[in-house]
Amino acid sequence: MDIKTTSPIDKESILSISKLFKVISDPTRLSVLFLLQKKECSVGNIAISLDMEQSAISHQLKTLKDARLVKSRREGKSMLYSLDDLHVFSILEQVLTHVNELEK
Amino acid sequence: MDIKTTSPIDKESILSISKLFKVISDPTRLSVLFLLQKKECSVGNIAISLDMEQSAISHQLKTLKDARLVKSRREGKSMLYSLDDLHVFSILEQVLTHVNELEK
DNA sequence: TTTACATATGGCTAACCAATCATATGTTTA
DNA sequence: TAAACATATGATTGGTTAGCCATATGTAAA
Repeated sequence: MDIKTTSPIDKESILSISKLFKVISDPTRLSVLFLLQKKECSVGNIAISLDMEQSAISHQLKTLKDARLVKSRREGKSMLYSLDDLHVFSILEQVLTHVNELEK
Repeated sequence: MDIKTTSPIDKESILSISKLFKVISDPTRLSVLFLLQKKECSVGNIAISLDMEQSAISHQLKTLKDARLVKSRREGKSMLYSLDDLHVFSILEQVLTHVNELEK
């Protein structure tokens, strides 16, 4: 058994983790997640809250949805988005604690 | 108090979290971290284990070091790197679990 | 000190990506 | 149906970055 086969984790898992982190490593997407933690929200409201263009938010929501981090439902003319993965939030909170500790 | 000021988290924290996730969202850097979880390792050995160029590994180690995720010490001609932040690993393990659940 | 070994660094490039703009699609109201 | 509203989508672009190459720096042995 050489050094390569003792690799503690397979490449596939590495790529999966990598993709998830990439999704939540963008400030805009992170802001959206934290916003949705409070309450279900329409695209327009998110855009206003974050002071960004509607299309930019829509693009990022698609990324978040593809990663199964948010879900959406239609209500009249609006699309209401909400968190689809509460587990991610325990991770975010853990990281928030971590970051705060580093900055001491 | 309008909708903007009720933002659940400040921009600075968002950026800090974002930066940390960015660092651990690269497959090579993730691989290095998982490798170092097993044991302290020289730059050359990491390069061989991951089948990559020495300079590429060295660059990524610098990024990891700047983020205080790894530390280094010299031993003769070699530089030995090891984890400097065990907390990150509890996060990584949590995410690994999460990713495995998503793939079911 | 010369040589060989080990790592770090700077310049370069191809690939990736977030935001913008323009516009299409979908929904409700007049 | 037409008009207004809300969101999604496609093309484009500027900025970022991982890896490569060449080379500089640092360390130890001959």
